Amino acid sequence: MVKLNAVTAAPKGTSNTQHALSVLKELILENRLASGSNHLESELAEMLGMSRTPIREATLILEAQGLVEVKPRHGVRVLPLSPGDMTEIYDVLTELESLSAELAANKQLPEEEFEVAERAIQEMQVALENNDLKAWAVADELFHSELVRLGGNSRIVGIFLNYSDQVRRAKTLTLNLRPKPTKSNEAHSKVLKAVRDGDADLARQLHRAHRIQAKEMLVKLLEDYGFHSV
Amino acid sequence: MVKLNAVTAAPKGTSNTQHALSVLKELILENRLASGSNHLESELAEMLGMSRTPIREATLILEAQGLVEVKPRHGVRVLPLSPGDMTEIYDVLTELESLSAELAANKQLPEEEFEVAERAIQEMQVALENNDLKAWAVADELFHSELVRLGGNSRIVGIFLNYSDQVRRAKTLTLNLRPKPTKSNEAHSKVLKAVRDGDADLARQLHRAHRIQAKEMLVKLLEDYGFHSV
DNA sequence: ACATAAAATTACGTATACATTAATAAATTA
DNA sequence: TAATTTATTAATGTATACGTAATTTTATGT
Repeated sequence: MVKLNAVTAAPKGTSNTQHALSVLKELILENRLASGSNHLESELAEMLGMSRTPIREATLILEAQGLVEVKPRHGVRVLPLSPGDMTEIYDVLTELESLSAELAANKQLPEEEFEVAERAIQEMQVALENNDLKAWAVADELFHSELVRLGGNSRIVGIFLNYSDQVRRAKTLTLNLRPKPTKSNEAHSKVLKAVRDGDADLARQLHRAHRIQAKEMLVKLLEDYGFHSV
Repeated sequence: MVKLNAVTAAPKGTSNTQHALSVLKELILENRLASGSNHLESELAEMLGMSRTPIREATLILEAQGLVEVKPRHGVRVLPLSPGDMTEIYDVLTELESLSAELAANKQLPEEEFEVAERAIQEMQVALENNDLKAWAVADELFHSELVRLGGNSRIVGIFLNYSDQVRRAKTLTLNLRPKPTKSNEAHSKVLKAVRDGDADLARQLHRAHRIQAKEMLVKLLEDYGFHSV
């Protein structure tokens, strides 16, 4: 068992439970705790340099968030994601983001509210020209989270953030395999325009189509490249 | 502080944490722990006859599920629901249930899969004739959960169950104030027929309309009767 | 009385101890 | 040897102890 250095940094003002939560989440999302692997409480406790109590609390929260499964005498298991799981999650995100687009369009938001989304689109454009897929993914994520934020439904924001986390492993893995996301950029612009124009139905419909396409692309990639679980 | 009898029954084979979780949830949903109220860990521990440890674990899970908020020196606070919160939750449920209807319709399910949903509709009919609103609500809930189950997306099922819990307080409270849900029954039948016929778009659209109407009715009720928080 | 400071209280966060029980290994028997 | 039972080990679930920090109370000075 490896003793962590980089991640075990001092827990500033936060509790050990919070610290364990963020460290464990990071380890999972960065694939440093392999999916499907089991980890005993005592192991994680030693790894993070704290007692089992905050580890237990953190893992229970992670379980409630759907990232791990706590199996009494087998440790916490990092939940793998199959293409089927990805389909489920993307289907949920598709609906909720599309609704967010609709809600945002209905709000007749002032121009300054679109600043971040606009910037995200520009960053995607630049990243695309530079062939910087990592930067593109960051900007893409920003655009989607902005859209959801503009919709103004805090429950959707919460679900979005949670699932974005869960999906990150798969996205990272397929980033270099996917075709250049040229059309994605156009789609985003159109959605944003519809939202700006207050055309709720169009915004919803455009975003839905965009999302469905993204889902099918990703799931196909996972299947084609034999990622039966991520 | 009251010592509970009925609910403190022995924790069979389950852990105290699980027991605390279900008891606390029940207390919250039945409004026996008033929304907005604060409860210290030690208080809940004494109430349920166990130490603080499993209470802490249970409240952390409840917090992750969105039912309470844990505020370090003020105890766990049962989250109140405003009409705005209800709108948010219903909007999410509307989308995800409608998608479930679509997914179910696309599956061409064998007739026996519709047994429970069919029974739910009949029970609603009977309950309506008997003016038994409580029974109607139970059957209504069953129908919706069946629809979601038939959609086959386990994430949606999870979200649905969680939000159904959260919304129960408000539903119970308004049950006797609402108009007789005659049209609801028709709507359910039509949705189920569309699902059976494999008409995904229609199923989706019908259910969406039904849901939006239910939302507007409930939110209006809450506002009209001055339930600014539940 | 009011504001401020000091002291006391108390709720929490965490480590630790320990009983319980599942998993594993060892031993026994057919 | 294979199957079954018994013993051993070890991970968990829970209670408890205790230091720490926030809150409340008391005391002090204006």
